[in-house]
Amino acid sequence: MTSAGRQSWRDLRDHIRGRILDQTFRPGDKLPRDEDLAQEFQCARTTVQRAMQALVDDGLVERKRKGGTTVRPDPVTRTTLDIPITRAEIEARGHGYRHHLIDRSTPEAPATIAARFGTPDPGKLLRLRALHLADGQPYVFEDRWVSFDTVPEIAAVDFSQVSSNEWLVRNRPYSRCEVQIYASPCTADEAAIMEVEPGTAMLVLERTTWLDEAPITHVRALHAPGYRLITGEARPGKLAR
Amino acid sequence: MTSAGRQSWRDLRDHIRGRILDQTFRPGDKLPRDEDLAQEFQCARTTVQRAMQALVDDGLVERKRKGGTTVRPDPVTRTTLDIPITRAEIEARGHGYRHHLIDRSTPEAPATIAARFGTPDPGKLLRLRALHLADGQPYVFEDRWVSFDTVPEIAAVDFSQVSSNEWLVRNRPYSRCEVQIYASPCTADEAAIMEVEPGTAMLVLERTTWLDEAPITHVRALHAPGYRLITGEARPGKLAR
DNA sequence: AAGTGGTCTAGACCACTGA
DNA sequence: CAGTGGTCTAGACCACTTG
Repeated sequence: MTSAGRQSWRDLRDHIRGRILDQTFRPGDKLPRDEDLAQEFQCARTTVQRAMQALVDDGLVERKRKGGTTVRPDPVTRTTLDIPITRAEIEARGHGYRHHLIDRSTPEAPATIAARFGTPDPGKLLRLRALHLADGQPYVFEDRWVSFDTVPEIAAVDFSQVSSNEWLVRNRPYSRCEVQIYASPCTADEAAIMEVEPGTAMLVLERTTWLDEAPITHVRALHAPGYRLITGEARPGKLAR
Repeated sequence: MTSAGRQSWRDLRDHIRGRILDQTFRPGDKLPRDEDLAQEFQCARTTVQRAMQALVDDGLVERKRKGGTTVRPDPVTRTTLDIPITRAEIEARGHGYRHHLIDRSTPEAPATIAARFGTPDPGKLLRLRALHLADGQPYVFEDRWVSFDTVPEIAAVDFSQVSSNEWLVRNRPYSRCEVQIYASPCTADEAAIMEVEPGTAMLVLERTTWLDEAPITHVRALHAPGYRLITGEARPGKLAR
């Protein structure tokens, strides 16, 4: 049971993870106190902390003061999803990027949009509809609403030059983001824009972002058939684990 | 520019994040060395490390030894996606759960599955097709392949009692997981099982898991129309941030 | 070769939270 | 109120990476 002479929080993390994988520790079980683990592994408690923090991030264990560390009783498959700027994504695939502003208006905010922002009155909104193309083929159609109150500068931006997607991500980072992903049949309007048959199965990503409770933008992005979201691989910018 | 008397790595993280948000630090910019920040903030370098680690996890900055800390030049929208066990998900919505094993076989592994596992020969595989129902309505149809080599016990499990989904997640956690998400029109076969019209837009989640290079399972899960994947909100089991 | 982040230690005190 | 995790410190050494 005991182990000797290890080093690095990674080793400890892997050891504990191994004990969870091989069922030595089962869901709901309580793990030893940090201090006992530190003694067992001949390391400082800080190192145990570091290992535990990684396990918490992975969703494998839960920790509570006084309550100790327990294996999560409800296993989940946890992955990280990175959604790049559409232009960068297309160029990374080696395709030529182009985008096209379809229209720009300031209509009344529909109730659905207000609901997404979580406020009864989201204030005055700018609506932008745009198409991103990869090698001239429709790639993503986005229907976006931007808050004038939170992002007043938006009025002066020329979106025939920069896409609203890119401008916002680069200039107005968010503090909170909610994403919804679903499949939806293409409407006639959308089909005409995306150059597909009406009713075609499309992957839709809806993103809503806030800066400290203040709504920034809500966007519904329709992806061309064949598009796949991929998660879980190498995570650049993340600590090697 | 300087700030005094702060405390906690969270404050430092928020401060830096604020400087990135308000464009004091722009994408590609280099941040001060840890030691300088530590001095500026009157804290130990360890505390700076902790704050930086959080920013790396959030995808806001990159760090390299000798290269220093830089603001990521390619902003991404990073979210965490938790995929629960289907039974738990249905019950959490207040619906009654039932599942139904459609068939169980041991066919030759198609090339597509081998490719997903990343090995020319994934060994002998068990194929399971099952339907999960919420209040008697088709909810998820899963088409699963399980490696006999990696999971020999699978042969003895009675999947009319426990779903393969739940059995695997509970008994055979993985060390690596890759997820692909896309929209797909329902085939005639699938339509009959899911009780929808052929061609209906369905959200598909494909998951492949390994235990240290050894393939465990690959599953293609078709979700009923209306299903939405939601990310980004409260993350139980994750450090409060 | 030198600079910068990565990790570790030993000890201290704080902040929850369960008994 | 007592036990356990959370955070912080000051200092040390290591490991990468760039000039």
